[in-house]
Amino acid sequence: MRNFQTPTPKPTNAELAILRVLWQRGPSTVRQVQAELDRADPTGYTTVLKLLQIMTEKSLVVRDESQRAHVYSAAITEEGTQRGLVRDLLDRAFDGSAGKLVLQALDSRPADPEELRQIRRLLDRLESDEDRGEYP
Amino acid sequence: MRNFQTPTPKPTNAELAILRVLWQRGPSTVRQVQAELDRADPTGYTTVLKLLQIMTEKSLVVRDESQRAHVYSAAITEEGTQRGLVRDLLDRAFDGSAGKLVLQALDSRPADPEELRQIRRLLDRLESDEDRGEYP
DNA sequence: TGACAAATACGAAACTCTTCGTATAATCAT
DNA sequence: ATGATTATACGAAGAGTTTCGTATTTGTCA
Repeated sequence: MRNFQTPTPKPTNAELAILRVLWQRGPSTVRQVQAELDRADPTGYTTVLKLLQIMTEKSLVVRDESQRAHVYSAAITEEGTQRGLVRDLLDRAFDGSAGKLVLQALDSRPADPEELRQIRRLLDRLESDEDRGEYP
Repeated sequence: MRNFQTPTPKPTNAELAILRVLWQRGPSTVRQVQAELDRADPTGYTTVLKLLQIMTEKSLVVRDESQRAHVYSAAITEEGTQRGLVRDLLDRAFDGSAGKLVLQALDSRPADPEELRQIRRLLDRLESDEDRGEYP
């Protein structure tokens, strides 16, 4: 049976920083996450521990307690989280218009050439869909 | 002389909602802003007033006190704010990669055909710049 | 076993954000 | 002028986030 509870909430800032470590490193102990965060920005051990405990309650991560040092894994995907954050920003600041956001993003940061090609392919798809009526 | 103080901080959620009203309506009284916010989401008068006072201190808005009912205007542009928010999201969730964000955005929300063309033009520019070394 | 090391659990402080009640001041009509 | 109305000013409560100190538990090894 699947998990049809309230959808996982939007991660806070500190939670997102932790998720990024988990996405990058894979399942990790508190110590490992803390070491990683600490280099970018000094962060205490119990701070990370507490956050991971809260995130476990929120089902943002899952905890494997079979070892003494619990091992945490992200319970939500990077793509899904990114999608949620983008949608949120779209609604809060761009009137829901993806186009405006895209233009701002491309304008303000160099994008990888391969990604540019990928975007172009997506545009091709979107523009042809549009001709034949969005939902054929 | 120009304004070289600490850069205006990132607006909070409620502040952004107010800014959007000001961008849309132009200079407005507290009452006008409140009326607009209230329809989307019931909001008390003094709540809006307090926020506008705080935003004045932060220099997110400017206040014209020449009338009894003070008139507030956005002190930061919509585009600049959007740019800041996009950059922030880029750094917090996308490893700074604009490409990933763009793909997510286009994937998750329909974009206006005119905007799609605009994006394509921007891509053209970006891809040719790239050939000749980014900064000719 | 007993002491040391290293982990988790818990609670509360410090901050920020948001909301709102109440006090005070300005304006207007009678 | 006085009272009714409508505005601003101010402070503080309540919620959420982040940080950290301290207590407790678990495991190791001499």
